[in-house]
Amino acid sequence: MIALVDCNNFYASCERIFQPWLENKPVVVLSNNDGCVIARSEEAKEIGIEMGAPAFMMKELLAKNNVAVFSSNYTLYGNLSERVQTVLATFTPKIECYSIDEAFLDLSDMKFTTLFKYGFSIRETIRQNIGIPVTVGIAPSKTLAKMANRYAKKTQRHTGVYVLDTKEKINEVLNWTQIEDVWGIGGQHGRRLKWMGIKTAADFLNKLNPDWVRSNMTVVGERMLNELKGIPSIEWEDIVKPKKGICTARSFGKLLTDKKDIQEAVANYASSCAAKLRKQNTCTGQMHVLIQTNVHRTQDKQYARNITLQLPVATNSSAEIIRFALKGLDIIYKPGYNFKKAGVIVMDIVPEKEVQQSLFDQEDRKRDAQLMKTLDKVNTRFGKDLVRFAIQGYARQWRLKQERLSPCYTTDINQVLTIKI
DNA sequence: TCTGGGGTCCTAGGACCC
DNA sequence: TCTGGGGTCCTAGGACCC
Repeated sequence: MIALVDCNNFYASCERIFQPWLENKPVVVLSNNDGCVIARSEEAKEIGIEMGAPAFMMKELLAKNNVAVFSSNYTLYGNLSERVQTVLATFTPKIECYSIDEAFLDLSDMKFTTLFKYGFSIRETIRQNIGIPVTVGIAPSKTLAKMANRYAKKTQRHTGVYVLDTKEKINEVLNWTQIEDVWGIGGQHGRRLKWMGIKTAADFLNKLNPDWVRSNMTVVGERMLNELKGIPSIEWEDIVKPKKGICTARSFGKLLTDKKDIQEAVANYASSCAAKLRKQNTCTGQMHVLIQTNVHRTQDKQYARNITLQLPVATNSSAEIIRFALKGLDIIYKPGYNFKKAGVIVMDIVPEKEVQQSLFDQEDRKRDAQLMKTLDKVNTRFGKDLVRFAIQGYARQWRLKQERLSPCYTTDINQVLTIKI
C-alpha cells in the first residue's frame, strides 16, 4: 500500500503557525508581486475566493471579510517543507517527496496495527512536531492514493485519513471522483472525456476500450488505467535526480524600460540559476534568455523575444553564466518598450564531473570553481547574495512587489533569535 | 509495371503536475 | 495601477545513418 500525505492549504498553514490567532480565520497567500491568490485557508474558500484570482479584483471581498493577506514567502515554505519531509521519513524507509507539500510513502511490508491508525499517527505527529495539518490517503497505487487523499479532504475532515483497502471502498471512490479530478487528467482530456460521456473515474475504467486510451492518451493514459485498477504503474522516484532544466524568471515589481535595470535583473536571475546548478553539482551547456512586455496592457506596444545560447564548455560559474546571459540580452533587448518580465533558463544539464573539456578553453576553471565554492559558503551562512557580482547591483528597480511579506522565521538568524527571546 | 529494411538522434509542441 | 513561477514526460516527424 502507498500513502499520499498532503499538507492542507500549505502556504496559508505555514503563515498561521507563526500567527496562531489566525486559526479559524480566513487567510490567503498571493503569488509573486502580490498578483494572484495561490493559497487559501478553508475559511477563505468558503467566502468564495477563487484559486488564481487576481488580488486587485478581490480587494473588496478581502477587506469586507477581514481576510489576512500574505505575500508569498518561499524561503519560509521551503524550510517548513523540509521539516515535514524529515518527520515523514521516520515513518518509512521509502519516501518520494513529490512536491513542496506532498509526499508518497511506501507502506508495504510493514507491521503496524492498522493502516488507518498508522495514517492517523502520521497526521498527529506532523501536527504536533511542525504545526501543519495534513491529510493522508492510502491505497494500492499512487493514483488511487491521490484519490483517497482527495476523498479524505472532502468527506473525512474529522480524521483526515482514508484507506482504500477493499474493492467496495475503491469502487465507491471511483464513482465519487469526477473525471477532471483524476490525477493526470487536465483541461484538454477532461473536456474531451466529459463530452464523450465519461463523467467519473469509474466511467473511465469501465466504459473505455484500452486501445482507445492508448492511442488517444498515449502510454500515460494506459498507465492511468492500470493505476485505477490498483496495479502500480508509475515509477517511484525516491532517489532525487538532478533537474534537467532550471528556470529563474520573474515579473518585475513595476514596468521597466531602461536597459540598465533589465541587465541588473537578468544578472540576478542568471546568478540564481548558477547557484542552483552548483547545489546539485551540475553544469549547463545551453541557456535561454527571455524578455517580454505586459500582455495585459493592451494600450502598450507588445514585444517578446527569447534567445538560445550554446556555451563552449558547460559551466556553473556565476561569472560566466551572467556574462552569457547579458550577451543574450544585448541581442534581444529593444529600447522604447515597457518590459514586465525577464528570465534565464539553463538546459543541457550535465554532472560536474562529466563536462566535456575543450582544447581551446581560455577559462581558469579551477580558480573559478574555488571562488564559487567560497561565495556559496559565505552566502549560505550570512544571507543570499550578500557577496555578489557588481552587475547584480543594489538599485533593484526590478524587485518584487511584496507588501505583505512575513518574516523568514525559521531561516533568518535575527528572527530565530527574536523568537527565542 | 516495378525501386528495401532497418535503425538513431533531435526538436517542437502538447499535455500534464504543483 | 494591479493578472505567478516553477517543473515533467511523451510523441510525431524530420534528418540522418548503414
